[in-house]
Amino acid sequence: MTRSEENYLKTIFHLGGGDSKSITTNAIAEQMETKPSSVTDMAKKLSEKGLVDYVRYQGVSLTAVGVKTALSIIRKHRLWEVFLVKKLDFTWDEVHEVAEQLEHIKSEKLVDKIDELLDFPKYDPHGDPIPTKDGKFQERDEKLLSEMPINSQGVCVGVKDSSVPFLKFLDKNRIALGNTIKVLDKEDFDNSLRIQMEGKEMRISHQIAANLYVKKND
Amino acid sequence: MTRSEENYLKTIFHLGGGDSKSITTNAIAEQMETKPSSVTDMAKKLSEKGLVDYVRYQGVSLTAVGVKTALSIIRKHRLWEVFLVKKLDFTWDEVHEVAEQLEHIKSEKLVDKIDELLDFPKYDPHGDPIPTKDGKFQERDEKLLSEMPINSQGVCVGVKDSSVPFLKFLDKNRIALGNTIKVLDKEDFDNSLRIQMEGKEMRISHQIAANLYVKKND
DNA sequence: AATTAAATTTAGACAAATCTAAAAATAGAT
DNA sequence: ATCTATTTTTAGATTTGTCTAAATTTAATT
Repeated sequence: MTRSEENYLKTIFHLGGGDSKSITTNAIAEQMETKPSSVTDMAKKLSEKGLVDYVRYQGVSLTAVGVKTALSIIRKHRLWEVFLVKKLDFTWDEVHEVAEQLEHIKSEKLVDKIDELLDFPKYDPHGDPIPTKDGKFQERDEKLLSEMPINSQGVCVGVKDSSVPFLKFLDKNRIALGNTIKVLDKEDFDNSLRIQMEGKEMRISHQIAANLYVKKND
Repeated sequence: MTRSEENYLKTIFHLGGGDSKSITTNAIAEQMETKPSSVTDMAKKLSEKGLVDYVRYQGVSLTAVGVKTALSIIRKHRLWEVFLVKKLDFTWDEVHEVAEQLEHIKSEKLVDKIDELLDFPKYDPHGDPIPTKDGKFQERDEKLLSEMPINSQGVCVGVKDSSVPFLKFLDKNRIALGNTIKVLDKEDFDNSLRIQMEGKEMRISHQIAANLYVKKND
């Protein structure tokens, strides 16, 4: 399994190709910042290896083996992210790039030992769930802050957008995972929110609210 | 800097090409288990990049920049080895293969933080010195056990051969770095030694003694 | 149903890193 | 100093992953 193959599987999974849903070559190309023709080539290759189902002009979806492989890479990526933050004091906006490299290290023992060292974490620094060794996903009952009704409360558990600028913005505004959130009011005009976060009242734009996952109370 | 380029620099350094000594393409090819013609190609490439001095038919040696680059890779390799042993309970015969991968991860912060986490180790699990961040080497006053005179004493500080079989052999015979060693007698016939290790008397072959580094007392 | 726009694939090319086989240079022996 | 054996390089081919440009298929519209 080459690094490139692994990256394709990961991308296809992130685009939803794990649920036997067909992902177009265009969508994959855009996500990976490559050309559709390159995706076609790789689709054939992965298909030959039994990792994806590929029908010409119809896009690709992951086979069971493909899903398993993708999950193992995602597992590694997220475990390394936790390691970088918890053990090496990286900030959550610094970890992605390095984890992109570390996720390709081939050593089952290494991953398992890192998992153990971290005491088997369930979520990465951005709140994304870490698949278990046997490829199980811990789905979480979370919704976007922008979809929470007025007066509902919850805890901030993840980010949808984990780009560096967004993460830095959150840091600057003292918005962190684990914070309690209550929706006080919604502004019809621009969909901005008035919220209480850790007791402090603040106003946030729809853009922000639509990229924060909250676990609702009760 | 590609992974392949890094591996060539590392190999040339290990073959002594850091002291403006010319290393033959054949020697490099043999060490890397590749063909001399491939080495020639890479020699040209590295020469163009100013990392090696290359004269046709005369072999290659590292430039100052080449040495610095090689040392930074070796530094990473050895720090990762320490990490694997100290933090993840790998045995010293398991670390090389994984470190060969980890040494190519590109993140200065990552290396520095690993260094810090390990409290700035000076030697790797096989007793090889870890270059400092600015490329300095801590040479050690060590000699091979096979060259120690009768009745001399010392501490086992490193292995010359760090192959898996040799390391496993040492484990099985309770020979570890840090052990005290005294040479009791040498057998002229086969150059085998009678030694006292950690108070216990034992006999070892020349083959073994010629691959153990000892720091002599006084 | 025919036409057109968009998406997708094919064909052919390229760069990196490797190989084989043949040619060239070096070094050792007489 | 010449010859020969060895080492080293060159030339051309291969594989992987990518690209561009052209051709094909699909989907949308009328």
